[in-house]
Amino acid sequence: MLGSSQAIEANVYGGRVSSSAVPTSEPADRFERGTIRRIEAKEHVFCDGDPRTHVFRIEEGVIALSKLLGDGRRQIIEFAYPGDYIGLGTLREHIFDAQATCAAKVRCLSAAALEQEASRDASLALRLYKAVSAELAAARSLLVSVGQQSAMERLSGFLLSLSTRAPSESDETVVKLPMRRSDIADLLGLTIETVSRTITKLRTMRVIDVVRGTEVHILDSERLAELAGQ
Amino acid sequence: MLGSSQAIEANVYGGRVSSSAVPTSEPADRFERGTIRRIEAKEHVFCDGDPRTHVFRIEEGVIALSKLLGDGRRQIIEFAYPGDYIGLGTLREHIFDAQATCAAKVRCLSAAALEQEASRDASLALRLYKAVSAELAAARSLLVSVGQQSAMERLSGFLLSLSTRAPSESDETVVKLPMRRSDIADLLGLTIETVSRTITKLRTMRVIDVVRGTEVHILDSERLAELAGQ
DNA sequence: AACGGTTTGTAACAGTTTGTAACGGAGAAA
DNA sequence: TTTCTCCGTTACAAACTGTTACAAACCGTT
Repeated sequence: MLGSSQAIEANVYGGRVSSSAVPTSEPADRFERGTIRRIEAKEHVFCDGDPRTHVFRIEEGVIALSKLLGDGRRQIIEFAYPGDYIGLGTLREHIFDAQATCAAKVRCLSAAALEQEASRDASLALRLYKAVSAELAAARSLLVSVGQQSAMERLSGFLLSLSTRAPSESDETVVKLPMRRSDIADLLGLTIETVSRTITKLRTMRVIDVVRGTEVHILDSERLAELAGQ
Repeated sequence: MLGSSQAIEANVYGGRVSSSAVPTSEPADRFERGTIRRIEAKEHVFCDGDPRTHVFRIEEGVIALSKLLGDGRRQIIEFAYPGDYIGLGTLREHIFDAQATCAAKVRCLSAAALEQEASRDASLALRLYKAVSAELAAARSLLVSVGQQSAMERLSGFLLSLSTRAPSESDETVVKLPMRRSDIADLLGLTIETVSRTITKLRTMRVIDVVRGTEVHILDSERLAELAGQ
């Protein structure tokens, strides 16, 4: 995203349409050359309260940004997909956990160097501005869903947003869920059981089909869009 | 906020701690000199879908940023208070409504001029970056509340956030609510009735007192903080 | 192949929140 | 003053979601 000057489309449910598919036209600057770090499923990239030393770009897998409440409740703020950046912002410390939902790879960039460079380079600063603006739009979209929509609307919208990310081939789109039910529940402000019930309902309505729990076949994307609230 | 280089404190429930109290140390640049526009209660500053021609700084009153769903449901994204900016971002068109909850004044700044200047001036671009980062933090905080907290927790937290904004004098903080119950409900993802019932409960618990519907006296801020989930 | 642990699915029940409606007060308009 | 409207409060029933419990499926390991 930072590497592209394309218009950035905000997207519901935490993600953004990744620009990783669009080869960056700019010369690879120093911020494209950080070291790669492998992250196992459920491993943390950083924790709430950690000093914000690095910004990370997702290279592979999915990272969940989340806030943990004292009594164990958890809200996932967004899922970061390949091409997305996490750890942007101006605070000294992270205020969220960043945890891989599945095996992942991230590129580590020095936050201090990034900001120092941005204070001299207006175009880099503007890229930061645009990146955070896109995150803001995504967070607000999710807020609208969680604040106003029913469980069915939220889940339908979430599946739709995943399907736009996946390579939509033939009439029947297949989405591989790269996270657990509990992650989806914590993103949408629901419980695992409600997520499970709603998926079952979508299946009995023949809107989707689920194979081995993680492979969602979208049989009627039009109906799914209606259920998501247009 | 843009006018200050101070650290920006993110705040739950849509607002930010305004920097308007801190006199800007920088020379008044062109973006501090837009024309002032008076807004009546319930009047729109801009609407969802309008071309994004201006950025506005709140001078007086409160502006509610909100998204209207097809069937009338509404989610308020944030309340903007004096010193805050609305209309930032990189999209061509607004994707939210901006409506005054009470009589207000805003300063109008050309979006095109702002962005053109930012593409040359790294420090301005960084200020935009920081401003949007603060909005992002606020949006995420609200998301956590709406996604995970009970009606009582959300309302207590909202009242607390208002009290930190108000001049906290003696032992008994007084908060003047600059918006209607429906605005609070739409911010917190509740109904008017639930807001009303919860306020009544807080009153019978002698945590707050309400005078003429709009004046909230916080009698036991410690208890209120507990109810808000610490 | 068998085994534990994790994850998911299903069901009954409880609880909070909502929807609907009625009532009352404050303020504006006549 | 009277009337009207808007807003806030309260009550009751209903709906959705959460809670709890348990069974089934899946996974990696032994």
